[in-house]
Amino acid sequence: MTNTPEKEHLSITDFAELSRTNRSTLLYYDKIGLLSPMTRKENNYRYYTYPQIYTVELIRTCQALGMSIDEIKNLRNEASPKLIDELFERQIEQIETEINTWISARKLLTTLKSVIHPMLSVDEKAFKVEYVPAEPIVLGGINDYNKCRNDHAAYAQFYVDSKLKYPDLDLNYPAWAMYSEERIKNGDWVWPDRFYFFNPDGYDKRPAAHYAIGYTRGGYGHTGDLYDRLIAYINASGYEICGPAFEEYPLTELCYTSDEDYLIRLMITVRKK
Amino acid sequence: MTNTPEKEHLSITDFAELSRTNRSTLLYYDKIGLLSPMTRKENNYRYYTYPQIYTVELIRTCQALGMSIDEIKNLRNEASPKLIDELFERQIEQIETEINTWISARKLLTTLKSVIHPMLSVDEKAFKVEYVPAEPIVLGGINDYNKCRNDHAAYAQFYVDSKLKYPDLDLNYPAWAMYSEERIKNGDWVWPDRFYFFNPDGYDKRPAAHYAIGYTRGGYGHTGDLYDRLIAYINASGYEICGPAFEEYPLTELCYTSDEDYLIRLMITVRKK
DNA sequence: GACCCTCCCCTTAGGGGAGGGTC
DNA sequence: GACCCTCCCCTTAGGGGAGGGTC
Repeated sequence: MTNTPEKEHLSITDFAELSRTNRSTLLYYDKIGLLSPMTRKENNYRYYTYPQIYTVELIRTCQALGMSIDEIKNLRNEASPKLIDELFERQIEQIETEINTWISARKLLTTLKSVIHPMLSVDEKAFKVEYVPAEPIVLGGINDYNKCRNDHAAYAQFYVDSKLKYPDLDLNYPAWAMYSEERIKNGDWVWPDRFYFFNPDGYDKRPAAHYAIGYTRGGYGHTGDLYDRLIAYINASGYEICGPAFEEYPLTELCYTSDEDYLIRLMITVRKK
Repeated sequence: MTNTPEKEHLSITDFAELSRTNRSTLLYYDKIGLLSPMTRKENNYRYYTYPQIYTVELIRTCQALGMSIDEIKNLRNEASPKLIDELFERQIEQIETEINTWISARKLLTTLKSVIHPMLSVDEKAFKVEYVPAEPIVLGGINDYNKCRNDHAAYAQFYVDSKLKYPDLDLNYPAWAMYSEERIKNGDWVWPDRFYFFNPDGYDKRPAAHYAIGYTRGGYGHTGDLYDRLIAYINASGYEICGPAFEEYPLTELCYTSDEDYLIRLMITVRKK
């Protein structure tokens, strides 16, 4: 052989196939100066050499490590074992962040599923008393309606406060409303005492207790006569109220196009009279 | 109050603050029809209502689940508990894929670190014989230089074959070269017999054995007289060759800007004579 | 003076043409 | 006929102005 094999030139299509790359990608790499063909003939065609596949592999590996094209370009211009060692320290942090982000997403999804799924077959008409085990929640402070002009503003405040108190907590969990025992007994359920996130990482609890549970449909805050009816049911069944009430929207906003037919679940803490 | 509080209108800046969103984001959501202000006054100003914060929260939650803006828009137009249930099935798959991708990235990074780091303090001049435990690798078939015109082409073929054989394997690990015992003894180390990936998920092994180990610097395939010198060292030390040789580039392409000063490690299987 | 509006340009990493020359 | 070239337009999810009207 007169030509050493390493010097043989490959057209862009051949090189793309050899390096399992798209032609467009090679054109792009040439344009930004990340990987240019070894030579251009008089016809202006691009010709690559065999060893240039290792550069393609290198780019691919860097991308697999989560680096941007710009970072890879910089690396190509100025690389050394020590720089790589440092770069790896930064890269591992970025990767850990990504992993944690997606693990949070999975947890959120699992939680939402566990809340929504049972509602597909629930009997919305029936009232009942049931023992419900404790569930972790993130409980907000008592809403201050002197500062917040309405319950929506109090809700927004609850988000801000929670973020301050638990900066690392994912706040994408469903936020629901709590009414104190006194408020329920006084028939004053216009605006809730507190909000809470139904969040598996919460340090607070929706307590384990017997709850009288009823459902209705309505917009947010429009529970109609559900409170009256459920309280009547409690009394008629030989129970009495002995703790707070939880007003929940288990189908979350995800399940509706209209705002007016939310499924509302009311849970009032009770005991046998 | 004559106005019910829910109907109060909020300017775009106020609403952005309440919903902890960027103004630009709200402009964008309005433009694409994902979330438009409840009213526009004569001055053409955007006015939002309090309950619209729940839509912002909803969008944020969907994004946290990895959904695109387009998917969220579609969801808003046509949502139901059953559709959500199905959507969640697809979404969990996407999330699992993301998690696996980043866990692979972490594994790759950890492996590269473990290969590169010891090289920062190695004595490149010294030859030695050392027991090296087995390491998992992905071993390619015997290179066919009738089909592949040179070692680079064989290397590309090795990638394709490995992908076919192990479709799920990450091929971004360093690929190195193996020479059979016969080839080494015949002094024929121009082109390697096989390639292999240094991959912790490989089912093959670089065997546990005593290896004579030496280093040099050079471009790929330009090992100079390293083979001759290391074999001389083996003989002089009372050892003999009893297995394959492994030619490795432990600093990987990542650590260089030039192709000409790669660190090459040669490991030849030996035993006491 | 602070706030609002509507353009308009910019970012990542390429992918997919159209129109015209080359093997 | 198959391959190559250089434009040029397109995609995500907004961010950041400029220039001109409004509270």
